[in-house]
Parts: sequence; structure tokens; C-alpha cells
Amino acid sequence: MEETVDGLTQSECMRDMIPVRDAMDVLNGKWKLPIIVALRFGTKRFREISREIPKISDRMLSKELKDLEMNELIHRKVYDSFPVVVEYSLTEYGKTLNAVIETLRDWGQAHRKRMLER
Amino acid sequence: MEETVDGLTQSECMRDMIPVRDAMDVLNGKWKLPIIVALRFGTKRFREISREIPKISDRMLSKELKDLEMNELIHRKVYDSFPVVVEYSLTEYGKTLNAVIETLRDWGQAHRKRMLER
DNA sequence: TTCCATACTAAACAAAAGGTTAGTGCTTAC
DNA sequence: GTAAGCACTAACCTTTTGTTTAGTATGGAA
Repeated sequence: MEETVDGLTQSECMRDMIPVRDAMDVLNGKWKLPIIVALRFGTKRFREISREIPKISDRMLSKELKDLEMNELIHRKVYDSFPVVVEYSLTEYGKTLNAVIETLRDWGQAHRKRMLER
Repeated sequence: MEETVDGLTQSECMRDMIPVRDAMDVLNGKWKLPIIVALRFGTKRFREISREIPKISDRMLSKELKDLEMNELIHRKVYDSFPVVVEYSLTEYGKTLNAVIETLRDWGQAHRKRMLER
């Protein structure tokens, strides 16, 4: 007889950690959250985002925007004017992350408080 | 007049990312989730955990257990027998992570499905 | 003409995270 | 007495992640 927690065996629980990692990877790294927050406040161009996030380098911004786009969290729109104008915005799908971010924020706030109280 | 989303300004949102990072740091790295899962199934000794997590090295297990203990998520109990016996268990506080992990898992599962469907 | 801005990319480097190998001092089993 | 298990730790190496610096082609302003 196999031991279970909430009706799941340990190997089932371990398997469930793969999507947990997936979700964390989507938000991971130093810059993804600030970029997502910036875009919650509207469509923005590369240089605007870079101005709003202190110390981010062009290389990192470019790389993280690509990652977020691959995951369909943001949309990249190119206007074929000269010179090119590129606009970034959160997709509807990207907005579904808000619930996840709020859960993390709430636990994180409680944790921070707990750790400061000794 | 400052633009807001859910009644928060952009700088307030940016500030909220700090506890989000705190929460993510608590779960971050390759090994913390597997360790937490292993301990959901009961109190275990160092060698037992290491046997249940394929490929984890003693160095990493020792380091991650220390991290989790510092964050009060697990408890370390030393029996002063010879040789020493050490037991690790999830704290009640550690169990509060379950809700966070479930939220991440649910979003991650939906995301994985979405990405596989093209 | 010189400077600045835009949206990037390349190359080289530094820092952080993780892995490998080996060893401690103690006990029990063969 | 040799081997294996226990709960670690140290030293060193590799991989991943992020930073720095510089450069592209284009256009507009001073």
C-alpha cells in the first residue's frame, strides 16, 4: 500500500513539480517582472521600457522581451516606417499571470513580515 | 494625474515585486521543490531524502536544507545519540507554501498545454 | 557637421549557481 | 580488519546568468 497526500503518491507529486518549474521559469531572472509591470501600464517602445527600468542593459532587455514573446505573454508590433518603430504590449494571456503574481506577492509579504519579526 | 492599475501607481507595483521575488527565492534553484515534496510525505533523515531525489549531491542537499531551515520552512532535529541522528520535517509554516505551489502548478499546467498545442 | 535618438546585436568578461571528487569521525555488519 | 553507512564539509571545476563596451543603419535637430 502506497502512502498518499491529498490522494497523490510521492512520485505523482514529483511529476507535478515540472509545471511548477515551468511557471517559475516564465517569471525568472532579474528583469522579467519589472518588464511585465511596465507593460501593465500600457503599450511601450523599447527605449521607453529601458528608461523605466533603471540599470537594465539593452542586451538583457532585448533577450527578456524575446523570452516573454516566445511564451506569448507579450506582443511585438513593428511599424514599417523609417526608422522602424516597435511597440510592446501585454497579451490577454500575459494578464492571466496577474493572479499568479498576486499569490506570490501575498505569501512573500507575509514571509517578509515574519522574517523581520525575528 | 498619475496613471494607475487596480488603484496602484507603477512605482507601487514595482515595489510589490520585492515580495514576489522573496517568494520565488524561497522556492528557487533546482532542488528545493523536490525536497519539500519529499518532506510532505513525512519526517526523514538526510540519507533518506538523498535516496529519494535522484542525482542530488550531498553538497546541494546540505546547502538547500540549510536555506529551507533559515526560512523556517523545515525543522531540523538532532538526537544526541552516537552516531548522531538528524531528522528533517516540514513545519506548519512550510505547509502554507502548498497554496502557492498549487497556484504555480495550475498556471504551469495550462501553460504547458498551450505551448504544446503550437 | 556633429550630436543625439532608435532598436537592436556581438564579443568579452564577471558573478552566481551547481557539479565532482574526496575526506572527516563515528558505528555496525561481515 | 575491512567494508559500508551516517551526516556532513572543503576544494575545485563547469555551466548558466548577467554586465560592459562597443557597434550597426537610419533620421532629425543644432
